[in-house]
Parts: sequence; structure tokens; C-alpha cells
Amino acid sequence: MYKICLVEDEISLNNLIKSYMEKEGYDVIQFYKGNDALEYIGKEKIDLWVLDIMLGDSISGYDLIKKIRSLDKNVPVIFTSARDQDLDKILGLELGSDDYIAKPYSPKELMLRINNILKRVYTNSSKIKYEDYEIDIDKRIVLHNNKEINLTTLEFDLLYMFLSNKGKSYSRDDILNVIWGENYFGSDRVVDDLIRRLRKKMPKLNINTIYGFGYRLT
Amino acid sequence: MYKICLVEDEISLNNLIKSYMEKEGYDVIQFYKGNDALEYIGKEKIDLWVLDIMLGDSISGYDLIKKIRSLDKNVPVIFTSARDQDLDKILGLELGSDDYIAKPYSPKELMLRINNILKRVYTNSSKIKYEDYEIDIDKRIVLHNNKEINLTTLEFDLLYMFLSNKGKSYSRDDILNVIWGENYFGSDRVVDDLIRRLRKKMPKLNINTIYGFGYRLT
DNA sequence: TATATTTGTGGTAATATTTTGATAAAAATA
DNA sequence: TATTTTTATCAAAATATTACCACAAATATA
Repeated sequence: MYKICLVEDEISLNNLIKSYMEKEGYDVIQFYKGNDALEYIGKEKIDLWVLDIMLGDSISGYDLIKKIRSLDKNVPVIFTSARDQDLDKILGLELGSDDYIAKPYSPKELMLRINNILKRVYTNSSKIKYEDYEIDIDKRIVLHNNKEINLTTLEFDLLYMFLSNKGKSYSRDDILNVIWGENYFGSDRVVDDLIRRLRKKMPKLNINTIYGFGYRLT
Repeated sequence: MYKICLVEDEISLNNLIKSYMEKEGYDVIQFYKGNDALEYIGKEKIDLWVLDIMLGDSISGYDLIKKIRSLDKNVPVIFTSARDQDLDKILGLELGSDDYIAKPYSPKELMLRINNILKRVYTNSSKIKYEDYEIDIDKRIVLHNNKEINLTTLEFDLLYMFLSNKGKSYSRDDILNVIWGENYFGSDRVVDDLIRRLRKKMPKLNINTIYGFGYRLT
């Protein structure tokens, strides 16, 4: 069950939205005052925030998002506001904010957004297709005919490196730097073996060997 | 400044994505309807298209891509879709430098893809043309009539040396230093043979022999 | 802590590339 | 033109690189 924290100073609107949310099966924490919300941040794990920007209070939605982001860079946040300038400002400073909605809005519209975002963030994510493979970057899963191929961390990192720049040739050093990091000083034979393991698990992957240089995915 | 054309019929998603794009500094043309987009194609130069496949309209993403490709074979296109089958179909018909992202996606992920593609296609364009040859430095491949010519590491390095300073004359020692490095002390006859091999694989390359000195590409 | 999984290592086999050395061809020189 | 010097060509030999595997070490998991 998702836990949503709702911060809205218009009491009747706040209560109305809360009951909609509960009807959808969400667990709702509600605040009417920015101050109370500010104190609450970090106390419990929240799956989604709905923040009004103007809170008729010394604390605004801006202050809240700052504290939220300092603790969690990814949790989705929906802003609501009556003024377009506020939304522009939020978009200017936020890349993590997943949505905004202008007031006045219909509760139904808000609920649609909430459902979408929760689905997007928590259940679905970005996929890449290659041959018969379906690679889910966020979940770090590879499917082949709907069957999961179990890749280790290094194997997945390597795959991702190849996919993020299809066709590019990587030298052994490039690969060592990307996968093992700058301060790895072991043998570069590990690259060969990692390549071998990835090839074995994903035979349809077209990994070319560039003799004397490195590898590339075509 | 890159110009992106966004075609998406979900109005709120369209607007959200548009503001993300604008925040990244892109110039955005947005369409909610396939028909409007179809009419627009060709009117202005677009650097990247983001097309939803299902447009809830008589016109679909397929129709758009067809017209786009008839005018420009290379412009990058990102497709979005809620259905895997759609992506499969697109994969079947499209070979360009495209990308696909399944709905629902996070705006951040889409932005990452966009940034990557634009960088790859426009700034990081490491392609050099010479006669019928197309040399891609990053990929370390050479194409001739879209067919790959397989060069070894030394051969490619030599080619790259010539291309990075077209017309310059290189002595054998120059070449030994660049390709084999300072601490190679074998015979300089190896240069001849490497030249021979490169000439054989790329006959249209105009490598002149400078009697008593070395070689140059004209 | 015990167990399972993942990652690194070293050796060998398999491959691909480069060098060598011999000879032919071309260019310069006298 | 004859001679010398330099370059082109080729294939076999030498070398370098990569694939593969089994096991050890390290790391994560229960």
C-alpha cells in the first residue's frame, strides 16, 4: 500500500482529496501547515508527496521540497498551485519533480496523475530492446522470451555501457574505467572474462572483438 | 540550440515533457494531433522527433515516420508507446539512429535519452568522409557503400594518422613513432607492409609514395 | 557463521596479426 | 644504359592477442 503525504492549507480541499485517496486505497498523511510537514519529513518513508506551493504560512512548498530532496533525490512529488509563475519556478529548480497541476483542478484529474506516477515510478520503467532481449535499465533485469536472464552487477554494467552507445568501440582501458573505476590496477584480462561471461549468458548479443584494441556491440 | 518536435496526444504529459525540454534549453514544437504534425513535417528543420505511436487520431506515429523519412533519412526519432507490439513493429521497419521508450516512462529517463542522442548524432559526430569511404573514429569502423571494411588496429591507426592531417608527408620514422611508439626498434620495413595492407583493403585511398622519404595521403 | 554467488587469476589452446626475409619492380643516379 | 637504391609484394614464421576453463579469492546472503 502506497503512503502519500498531502500538504494543503485549504482545509476543505485537503479533506476532499484525502477521502479520494483513501477510496483508491492509499495510506494518507495530511498536513494543513507547512511547519508541521517540515518537521515530519524524514520520519517515515513516503512514496509520493502532493505539495501546495503557497501554504499561507512562513513555510512554502519550496522549503519542503528542499528538505525532501536533501534526504531522497528520487521520490516523486506533485506540485499544485494557482499561479503559473510558481510552477515555472518549481520546474526551474527541480528535475526530480514528476508532475504539477494547476489549481483549480478536479480531484479526479489529480487522482489520475497520482495513479500514473506511482505506476511509472514503482512498477514500470524504461526498457531497451535488442534482438530478442528486453533490458530494463531501472530494474536491472534482462528478459529473453519473457524469461529472466540473471546477470551479475558487472555483467549488467557492461551490457549497459554497450547499449548506451551502440556501435562505439571501447578499448580495454575504457571498459576498465567505466566498470571497475579509475583506481583499479589489476590485470586487464578481467575484461576478457567478463566479455566471455556476458556472451555466454546472452549469445545473441553481437559483441565484436577488435583485435589489439577492445570490443564493441553492433 | 536544438529544435525538438514533440507529438503526443495526452495533453498533460505533452506539456510536462515540453517544460522539461525547455528547461534543458531546447526549442520545442509541440503537437497534440497527428494531423497537425503531419502537415508540419518539412516546414522547418527539426533536430529530433519524439513521437507517440498511438495518437488517438486517424494519423499514427507510423504515418509520421514515413513522411519524415521520405524527407530525411537520418534525423533521430524517439518513439514512445504503451504497447510492446508497437515497439516490435517499429523495430521491424526502422533502421535509423532511433530509440524507443515504453510508456509510462519517467521524464528524466526521456531527457537522458534525448541528451545522449543529440550528443551522439550532432556534436560527437566523429565521422570523416573520404571518397566513397565513411570513417567513424569512435566506432573504429570504415564503411564503403554501407559495407564494413575490416581493418586491424595498426591499419586503422595508420588511416587515422593520415586523415587527421590530410596532405601531410610522413617519414618512416614519423610513422613508426605514431603507430608503433617511441620504443620500437625493429626494422622500418614494417611500414611498407602496413601501407601495402591498407592500400589493398582501401584501394581508393590515395597514398603517395615519396621516394627516399615516406608517404602521404592526398 | 556457514553457504552461495560473484569476481579475479593463471595457464593453455585457439586465432589473428605482424614481422621477416626473399625476390621482383620501380625510381634515381651516373 | 647499367648500376644502385629504394619500394612493392608475398607467404611463411614469429609474435601478440584473445577465448576458454577451472579453481581460488572475495563478496554477498542466509
